[in-house]
Amino acid sequence: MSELSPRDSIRHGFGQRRSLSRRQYTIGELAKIFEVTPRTIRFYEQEGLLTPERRGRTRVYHEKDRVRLKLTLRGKRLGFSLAEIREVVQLYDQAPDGDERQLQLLLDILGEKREAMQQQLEDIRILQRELDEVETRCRESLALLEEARGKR
Amino acid sequence: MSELSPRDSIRHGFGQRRSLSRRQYTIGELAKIFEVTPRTIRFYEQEGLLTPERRGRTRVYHEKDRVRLKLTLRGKRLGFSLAEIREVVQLYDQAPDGDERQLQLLLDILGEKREAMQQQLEDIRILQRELDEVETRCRESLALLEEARGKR
DNA sequence: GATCAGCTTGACGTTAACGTAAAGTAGACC
DNA sequence: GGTCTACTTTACGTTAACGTCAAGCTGATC
Repeated sequence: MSELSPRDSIRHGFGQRRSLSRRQYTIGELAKIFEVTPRTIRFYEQEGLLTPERRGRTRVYHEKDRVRLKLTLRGKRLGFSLAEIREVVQLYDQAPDGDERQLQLLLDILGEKREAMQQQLEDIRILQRELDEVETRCRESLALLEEARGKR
Repeated sequence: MSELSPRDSIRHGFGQRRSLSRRQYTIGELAKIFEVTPRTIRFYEQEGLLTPERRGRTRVYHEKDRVRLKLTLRGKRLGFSLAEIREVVQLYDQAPDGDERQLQLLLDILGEKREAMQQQLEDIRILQRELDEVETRCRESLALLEEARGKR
């Protein structure tokens, strides 16, 4: 249940019409699914990244929230700050009704993110080559040690 | 001079044998090249990522240091912590003379980093698709606005 | 020799992203 | 009705990665 793969469970009960959008979660469930603490999830809400429903005082999360959390954590893995992620996430579903200036601004931000990710791809390629080098040298050293032991 | 491309200047003076490894930098020069502050560079030294020569009290940086700084900043762009970067960087040139246990540990760490980067590649692909979606919707909205204005 | 730019150490400040502890509530079960 | 579990808010603590003075040294230049 670590949510590494993008398998959104679409399993239905027997004859039940359990629409995806009706599935709901407690904060603890969501925390377990994504292997974060409830504190983290509350913090993301405080930062405007999640807006769960309230039933009394307790939070109720829906698919929309789960998807957002997933997107947020993905962004984090890529080194984006919560502020940057919020920029995109907020626009993500507020987009269609913005005025022209808003939309243009969104396109600009998207462009920036795109550039950043392009840079990351480049960085990853370079780093992978460098890791390869280190690994090669490392294996050579090991081989030498093996050989020396053989002669002993 | 923003060091985005990997062009290591190999330009020679007229008849001068100016070996690459003899080129040296002050902290300010290095800071300008990579667009960071001297404070940052001193901090990286304090964290064991750089070990510049000392001439009196002042630091003198060589190619080796420049390469390390470059590697460090690349790591940062990929969201690695300085501690993680140090792990790799230190091993990077200390590797050949380690004992077997050390070398094995290095291989393990390399494996981890490799996995992390694989995950990042996946994340980037997904995020790029999502950005594409947002951009499409955004452009559609703009088109609608254009059209509406045409009819007015 | 004064001034200035660029270096130095030292120390405290700041921000992001949570951790953690305290104290209270609300429903499930025995 | 008591206990347990999982939730809640409030608030202070912590860590990483620097920023920001302050105060002093050092070599070049006017």
